[in-house]
Amino acid sequence: MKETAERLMDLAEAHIRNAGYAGFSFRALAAEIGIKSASVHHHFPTKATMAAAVARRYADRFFAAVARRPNETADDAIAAYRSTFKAALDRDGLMCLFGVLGAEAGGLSPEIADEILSFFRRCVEDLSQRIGGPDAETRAFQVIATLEGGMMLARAYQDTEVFDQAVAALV
Amino acid sequence: MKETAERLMDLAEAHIRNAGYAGFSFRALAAEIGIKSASVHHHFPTKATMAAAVARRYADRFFAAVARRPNETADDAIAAYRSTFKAALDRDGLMCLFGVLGAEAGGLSPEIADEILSFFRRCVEDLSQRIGGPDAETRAFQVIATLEGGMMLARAYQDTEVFDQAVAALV
DNA sequence: GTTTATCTACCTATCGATAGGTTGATACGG
DNA sequence: CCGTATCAACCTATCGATAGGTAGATAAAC
Repeated sequence: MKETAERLMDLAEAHIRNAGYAGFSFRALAAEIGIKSASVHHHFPTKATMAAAVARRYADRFFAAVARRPNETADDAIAAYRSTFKAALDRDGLMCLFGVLGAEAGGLSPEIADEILSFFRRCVEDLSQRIGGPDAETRAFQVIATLEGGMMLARAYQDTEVFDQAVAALV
Repeated sequence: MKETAERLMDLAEAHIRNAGYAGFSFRALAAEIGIKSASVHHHFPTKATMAAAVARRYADRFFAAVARRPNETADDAIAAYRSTFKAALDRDGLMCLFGVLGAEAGGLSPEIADEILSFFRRCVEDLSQRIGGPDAETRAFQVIATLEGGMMLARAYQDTEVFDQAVAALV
């Protein structure tokens, strides 16, 4: 059996990616794995701390997945990001964690806002470095924006095909 | 003085665009205009009803603004959407209402989810009709996705310049 | 015997929502 | 002109539910 903290993070991630930061509560997570809400505080002192931890784990997994894909050319790099986003949408049927949190960033604690910013900075830095050339950063922003927006549209339509249409022109 | 219902909607819209659906409460809105939370129910029976009303008003204003811009060519049409998004970001410094709601759509009532879907459908329909050609719809999805994603990125960075970079390639 | 994980049992704050009453303006009937 | 009925707008007071969080006890593991 997976460790409790890990299972709590799994559930919290799913809830956030489905309904945002307000979409989960300690009580709900606890009930889903059969413990009491007070016990969740043993693993994560506050809700914001927990969300930040979930964000870090998500980012680590995301960049590991990107790194596992071919990245010889600039097109490879863009394709790597695109297929990583697509895999997240297909596998879980959920939004990108940072797409959700970024949209409601104005209401989140600085602790979480920092994680959001650092994720996107890392995306743009990595991607523009792999794209290269004078307009690399601009192109990187465009790619990330299209992927995040495409994912949001696919969720609104509840149709993953919409994502494919939105990002078709990227590579 | 503006009517109370109008002022409530103004405030609700600002809160949603800043922090999502959970980012406003009847109490907070009421306090901001100096009435009691119970009185808000006189104007909007439920929170979901109010959010749906705010969404409809936002959509109406949005499409009116788009329609006011030049739309001779396909490029005009894309530029019209881009500048309408850009104006919303510059004027208010806030997200697109539907970008926020779409991201957390999984946790919203069907009443609101319907408004979200109908907004994006209307965007894509209008835009692809004005673009024309065989790949018009695919292109429309791409444009909307990039605009929404670009707006989200600009908010995460707290830098409107990021929006311009993300959408630079659109026209 | 200390640490780890969980419990019971709370607390305070806030949420959306409801019931029932007050006020003041408007409209109507005699 | 006066009385009456109606209505919108807001009030006070309260509801039950839920939120995040805390304190202290318990039981097992190392």
